[in-house]
Amino acid sequence: MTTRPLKFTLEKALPDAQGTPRARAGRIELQGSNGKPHEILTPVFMPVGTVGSVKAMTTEEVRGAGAQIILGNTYHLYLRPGHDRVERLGELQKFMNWNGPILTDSGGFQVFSLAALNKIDDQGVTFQSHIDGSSHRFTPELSMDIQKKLGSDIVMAFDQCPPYPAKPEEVQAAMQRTLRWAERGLDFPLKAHQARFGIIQGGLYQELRVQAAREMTRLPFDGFAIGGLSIGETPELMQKMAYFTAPLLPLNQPRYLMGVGRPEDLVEGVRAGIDMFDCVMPTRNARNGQLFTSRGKVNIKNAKYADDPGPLDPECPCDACTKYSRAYLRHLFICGEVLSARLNTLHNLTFYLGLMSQMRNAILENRFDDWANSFYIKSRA
RNA sequence: GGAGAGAUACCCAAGUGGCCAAAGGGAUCAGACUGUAAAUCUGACGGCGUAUGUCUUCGAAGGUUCGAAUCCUUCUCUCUCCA
Repeated sequence: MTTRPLKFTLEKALPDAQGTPRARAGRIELQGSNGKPHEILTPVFMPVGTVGSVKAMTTEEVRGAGAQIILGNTYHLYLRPGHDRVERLGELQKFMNWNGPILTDSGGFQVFSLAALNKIDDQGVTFQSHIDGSSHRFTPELSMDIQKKLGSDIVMAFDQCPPYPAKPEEVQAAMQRTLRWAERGLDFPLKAHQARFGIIQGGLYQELRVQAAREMTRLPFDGFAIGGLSIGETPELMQKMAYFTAPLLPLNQPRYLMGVGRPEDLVEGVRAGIDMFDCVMPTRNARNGQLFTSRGKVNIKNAKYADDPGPLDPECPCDACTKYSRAYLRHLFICGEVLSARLNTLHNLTFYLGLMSQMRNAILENRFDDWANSFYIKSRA
């Protein structure tokens, strides 16, 4: 085996009261395609660009907001425009004009979120397209092949995410299937620059998480993700399970909490020892008028902002905050203007990414707990 | 001047004797959104009340009826066509 496609350097890990290394700052180095290496400073939030677009943003704007890496989706890009076409057009990075690293989700989450359209067996998943109802079948091998052709830098193993709530037998079965699928995926050769992450399932059952982590971390992955959370359980349970699971993962490899979350979930995730996050929340909620600020959530459509000449978030450096008023942002939203989605998304991404950067600095400067305390005080003011 | 059509809640609009405080849109107000089937979805939307409820409404006034937004009479206003 030649050099690994991913190198993780743990710069700092702050111990908790029991001495367990928790909040971490690190650096991920990726080979990148075409000999263009990437570096990612962690903890990191990855904006979601499901169909090869972070909705409403150009990649320049996404970069400008502070994004280091973005996420694309196997299922969606397979259906449209097709992974072969993306490969022909120079792989996803070139296709969407993103000059940074890309992580692709495996389609596993769609098996869960589109469950009504799916039939799962040990070999794979048969599903109907949400677009035209046509029948398709995903296997771990096909998921790898699609992600290979998309040319992403981090390839997620094809997993099964059981719903919540689910019986322990079902969660265990999904967790074991995820393990078998992970092994099969590893047998499928990828491009040299592509790193692979395995996914820890196990729902809210600690013993299953322990077992999943033990088995999965035996496999030669470049990093590990905690999956199967934030699917309907309370945020408290989610945070608790993330806190429990994070230290089960190798200290010297990236840890990724999939699909999380709200700003406070990111803070608690970092506190737990997570390095990577992704979530549709900043982008989707932006389009729905919910903005995240240093002083908490702002529903910009609320009547109370109609005459508010002040900035959305006085601490935010983004264009939406420095060049426009709350009254104007509300007006744009009420009118359904495209610019509303653009400015709101720009802001939410800037806020999320700024949060991550603040957390990283706080960790490096040994003051994460203080920073977290002041974050909560401010956001509840 | 003649013939016809119409007036329903913030707006548009359904409803032609009881199941109507009145369909459906829109607007407005509020909420939700966690590996994106989401620029989506949910709720409220005459007044008061947490609510059973109760009070006031369908151009105006009067009438018929056990009961009227719905039927009758008069009036006011709007629109279309003909002169």
